[in-house]
Amino acid sequence: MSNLDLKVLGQDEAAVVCCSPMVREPLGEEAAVDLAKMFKALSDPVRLRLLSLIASHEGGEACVCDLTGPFDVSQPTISHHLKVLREAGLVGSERRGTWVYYWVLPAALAKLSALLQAPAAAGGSR
Amino acid sequence: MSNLDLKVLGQDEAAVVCCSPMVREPLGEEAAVDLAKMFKALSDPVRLRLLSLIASHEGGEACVCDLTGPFDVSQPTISHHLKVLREAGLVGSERRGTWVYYWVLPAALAKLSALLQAPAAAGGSR
DNA sequence: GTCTTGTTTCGACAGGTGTCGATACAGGCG
DNA sequence: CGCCTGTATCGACACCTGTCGAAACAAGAC
Repeated sequence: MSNLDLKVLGQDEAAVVCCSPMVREPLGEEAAVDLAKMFKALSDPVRLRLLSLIASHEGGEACVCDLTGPFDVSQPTISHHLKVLREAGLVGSERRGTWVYYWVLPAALAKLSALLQAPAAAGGSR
Repeated sequence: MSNLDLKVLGQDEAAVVCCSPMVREPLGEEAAVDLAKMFKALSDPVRLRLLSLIASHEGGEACVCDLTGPFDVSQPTISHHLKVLREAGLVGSERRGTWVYYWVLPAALAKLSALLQAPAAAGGSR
């Protein structure tokens, strides 16, 4: 037996924090339902930009007041999108005095990123 | 081939293929629209499982006939989902004789994976 | 207390999405 | 040729989603 369970996954180890790449083995049904919710949260241009605005903001967090400016949509709509991101587990939020701050949850992004990792070298594409 | 293409890259290298992580700088509007389409294609459990079934299938490709079995939905619905994945640029397809084969396009997955890469170490969470 | 500003929730509406059965198309086989 | 099997398209339906304006809530300033 020795290294029976050893599984080679050396450099993918980090990915294994939660999920191995989806290209390695078929996704289970429940896992797919779960992951689909996260991807759905990312499936809107406004939310993608919100997420990247928050993540790239100084200090890693941004107040809602920083986020309404760059968009053409109304402020309630921004609030709605932030709620979607929050409920998908992609960002956290907290009220501090007058303002509400949002920050990304890196583990969630890392999880999705790992899942999508393609064995580009191995695949040889086609 | 030796290890010409071998490149350990996995991480940063793949990122550079197209996009740096979204956490580094705000996403442009057009880029966001484009990426949102890909994520939307991933935002359905059936499509996620389809993609992972195709990717993990022997030879890196699968015939539609291999893909209808594992699901509770009808064959036209599978066909519809495959079309969505194809139009999002996530898979390619080709008819060979009687059967139609699908394979994943690794570059597309790598692009999304790189985009989501969080500087976990730097972020310090929170 | 009242007022003001920042944020969320509510209701409503147009448009998009997942699913189905029925049907059409493509290609091999007799 | 006609038939059979694998796959895609069509039309219809219930449901979900993004957006808005109006209103409610939260916290500080006066």
